[in-house]
Order: sequence, then structure tokens, then C-alpha cells
Amino acid sequence: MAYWLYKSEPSVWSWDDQVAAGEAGTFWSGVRNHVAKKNLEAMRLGEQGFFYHSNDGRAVVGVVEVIRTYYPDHTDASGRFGMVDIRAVAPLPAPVSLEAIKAEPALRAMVLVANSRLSVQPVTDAEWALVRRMGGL
DNA sequence: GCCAACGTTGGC
DNA sequence: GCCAACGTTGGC
Repeated sequence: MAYWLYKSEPSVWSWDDQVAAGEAGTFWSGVRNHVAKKNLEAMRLGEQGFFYHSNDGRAVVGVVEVIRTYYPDHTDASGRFGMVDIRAVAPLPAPVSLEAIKAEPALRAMVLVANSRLSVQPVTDAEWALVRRMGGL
């Protein structure tokens, strides 16, 4: 089981929006980067990930899971990119800020820090466990 | 609001 | 197939 991290600007699509989408979840459209695409393609049903607020917020705020694997992104006219469906699993009792992540030596190699522009990222088992713990789960 | 980092586009 | 120009992301 792999772990992931999804970035979203809360003004566009927030954790609250994701929670409001409920059990049925939503599609994660709009990825137009081939590294992010590769990550989407590698996702398996039930795999979990962090939901991160970029720009306004800059914190990991919740846990989501994949409920539908890779299929074509209807918002991509070129037909080159796809998406998955995800749903909210649980909020982090204490959101973990980017600042806190950067301050943690064990998280120095996290993609969020090393390649901050990648919108869909892999998270290692160790990073997953640590950030969850920092977030009070 | 600025700007660095990065990806993509398109001319050659 | 290279690379300059341009656009976008996202932290600060």
C-alpha cells in the first residue's frame, strides 16, 4: 500500500468541500503534469493520502482515500491526462503546517519540501506515520 | 505582490 | 531534438 499527498488551494477546493462530497467522494481533475499523472496511475483502490492546503493555509488537514482508480479526465481536451476519485476519511485533529514539516529533520526529504510544486505526490511509510502522529491521529 | 523553480511550448 | 521564451505554481 502506497501513500499519497494531494495539494489543493482551499479557495478552489478545500477540505470542507471534500468532506461535503461525503462517501461518494469526487474526481481529482486538473492534473496536467506527467509526474503527477504517473502518481495518479499508480494509485490503487483504498490507498490513503494526505489532503494539503496550498497557498492559503499551507498545512496537511486531512486524510483521503482512493475510491476509483485512474480514468480519463473529462476536463482535458487533449485526452492525455486522467484522474482518480477520492473521498474524505478523517480530518487531522491538529493540522500539520508546512512550517512544522520543514522544522522536522526526519521530513527533510519529503516531496512537499523538496519539490513543492508537484501537485500529487508520493509519501513514504515513515513520512506517513510521522505526519499522522504530528496531526494527532 | 514578488520571484524562484519548474514545466511546457514552439521555432529552428 | 535542443533550447529560449513564456506561463504557472506556490512559498515568502
